[in-house]
Amino acid sequence: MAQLEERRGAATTGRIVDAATTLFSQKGYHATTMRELAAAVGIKAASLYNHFPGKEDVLHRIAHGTMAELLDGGRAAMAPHEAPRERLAALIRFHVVYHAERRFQARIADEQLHALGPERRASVLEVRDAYTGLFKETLEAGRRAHGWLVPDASVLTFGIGGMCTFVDIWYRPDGPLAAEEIAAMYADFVLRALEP
Amino acid sequence: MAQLEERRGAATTGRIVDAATTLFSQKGYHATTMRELAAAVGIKAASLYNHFPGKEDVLHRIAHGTMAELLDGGRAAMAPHEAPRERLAALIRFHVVYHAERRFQARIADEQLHALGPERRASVLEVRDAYTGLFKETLEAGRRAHGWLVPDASVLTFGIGGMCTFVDIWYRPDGPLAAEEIAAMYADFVLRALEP
DNA sequence: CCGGTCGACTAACGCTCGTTAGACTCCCCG
DNA sequence: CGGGGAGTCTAACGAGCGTTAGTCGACCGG
Repeated sequence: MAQLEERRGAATTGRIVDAATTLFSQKGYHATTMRELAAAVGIKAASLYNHFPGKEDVLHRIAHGTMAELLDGGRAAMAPHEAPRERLAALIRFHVVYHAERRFQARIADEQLHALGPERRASVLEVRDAYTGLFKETLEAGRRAHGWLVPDASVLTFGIGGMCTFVDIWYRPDGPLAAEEIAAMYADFVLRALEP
Repeated sequence: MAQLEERRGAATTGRIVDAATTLFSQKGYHATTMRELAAAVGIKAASLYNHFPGKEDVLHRIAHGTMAELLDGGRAAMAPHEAPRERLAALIRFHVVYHAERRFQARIADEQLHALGPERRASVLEVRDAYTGLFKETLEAGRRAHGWLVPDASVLTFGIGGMCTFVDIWYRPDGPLAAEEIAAMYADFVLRALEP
């Protein structure tokens, strides 16, 4: 039954999500039309409605799915480590690599949320706040355990987050540095600034 | 003559720019309609065309003007200082304070450029690249003069820029910290990480 | 081999968009 | 006090939007 669905229509649904990810991230949600999205998939606009109730649902699927991946991936990256230093470094590295390699998704989840209605936006922000909490909690743990210089955990979370998220804007896969190299640079940079 | 123009129509032009700054930054360029913009100013949509040739010109005026202000302000902030340490700290503080206090403008110049046509976008990016260059040159000067840990000046410029720009997303004027306090935190953070 | 469902299609609806045309009002300059 | 231009308005245009209705073919389970 599940295999059946995958064989018939779910493959098209996935191609819609992929095409929408590219279009939304490069032109923006409002500037992308359903006819454009359909053409990128190779179908007609009306057929999109066999897969999604409406345009906004496509955006919500991408944004919410991306945030959920970030939260799960961030937790998984930190899990093997105990000390705040290694936990924060792992979290930063995961964040940077994800924002480099999945930068189209990441940009949608960051920039296009304003196009969602209140309830859908709230459902994405809920996951995002949980993810942001990973950074904040780790910073506070480091301050308690090792005297990290954290004058304000929220401000520093935003700062580190901004630095590492911005990667999704400027990173190019054919650039001179691999995502992991950039990730390591930022993790080192942050830890140097934090540790007394 | 100039005073005359200011008295008659230029005041309305300024109110259009102000209203568009709010609307574009909060809803996005494409989601803002000319009728909405006109209503915010207190006129009808057709009257906007007495002040701007078209919608895109309003966006370009805001984006280009903001970038020009950043470039001029950044140069002015650095000018009094000689040493890379003070020059970078002054640049960061200016950048953060500007992005906090003029966050609506700043967000437009950062996020809505994709809505501009190629030539208009290029004219904004030209100014932006010059501004980014201020950071990069200062980082390299610090590396040469004081052995700052700058493994890659471009990556670090993007990182510092992302950290300090993101302020325009989360800063609230009625929040617990003044813009100058946040600016000082970030300048200290960056210099701690850079200095050997 | 047949019935049903899934997913594609064509056609079109109602609406709103950015923009234009043209007339009117008001105020400054001579 | 009269002429002119700047700035507003109403009205409307054509285009394109998201979405819906209804039809048809193809494939899978029984």
